[in-house]
Amino acid sequence: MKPSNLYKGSLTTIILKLLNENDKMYGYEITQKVKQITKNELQLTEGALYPALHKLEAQGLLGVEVVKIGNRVRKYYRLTEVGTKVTVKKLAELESYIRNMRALVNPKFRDE
Amino acid sequence: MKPSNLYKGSLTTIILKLLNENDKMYGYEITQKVKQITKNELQLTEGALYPALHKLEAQGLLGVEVVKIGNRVRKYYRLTEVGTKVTVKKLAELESYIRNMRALVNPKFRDE
DNA sequence: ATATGATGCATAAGAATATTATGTATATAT
DNA sequence: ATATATACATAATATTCTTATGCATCATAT
Repeated sequence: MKPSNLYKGSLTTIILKLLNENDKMYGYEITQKVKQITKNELQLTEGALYPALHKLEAQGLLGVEVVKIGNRVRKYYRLTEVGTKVTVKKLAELESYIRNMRALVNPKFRDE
Repeated sequence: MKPSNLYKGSLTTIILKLLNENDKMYGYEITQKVKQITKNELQLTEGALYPALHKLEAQGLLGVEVVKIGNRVRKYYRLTEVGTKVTVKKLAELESYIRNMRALVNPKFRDE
């Protein structure tokens, strides 16, 4: 089964939620975590991930900390206070979206 | 509550599913159906809907039938055979996507 | 020793898909 | 008369993703 594409807007929510759960993470770690959790069904491409991280940082939702591991560089990201608030909002929006999509594609989830 | 934005890729699935369920529908009808089912939480903009319908038609997934209602024109769309097959595939993809998103944002939906 | 794959970052070109704004026109209710 | 609902459409713009590419380190198998 080939990895399915992301739906627009969901990447930000994924990043925020994983950081909310794990305190701090670096980019590559996030890609691996997503692979693991979704059993390779959903794959984050680096071309999407890194620009997204940079944007969240520019928006003040993430803070960054550069760490040298041997001769290699890792950039750890963590939620700021604002980032934590936005995360809560984004998660609620996702829940709402999923609920609506369920209702649309499955009549038995429609009420009245 | 302001209507939330669509996630990229979901519009096509919504259109296909509603047509699968309703035999034939016209554009405006689809916008109203979505409003009703999602209680205004999700709103299809015409700028997204009409190009999407045209594209699905060009791809051979929808057939179109122009009907005059008084002096007004309606364009009824219905699934072709190919469209029906693609609908099944798209619905499965959406289910998979929702499952993955649930696992990502809610640890209790992760197995092992 | 060296090739391969995994780790780790990044950006650019292009595609896809949505938002917003605008336009046209008819019908209906106040 | 005027506003709202019905019904189509497209253009400009924004956003976000895919794909391709690039650089560099480290571990491991040949």
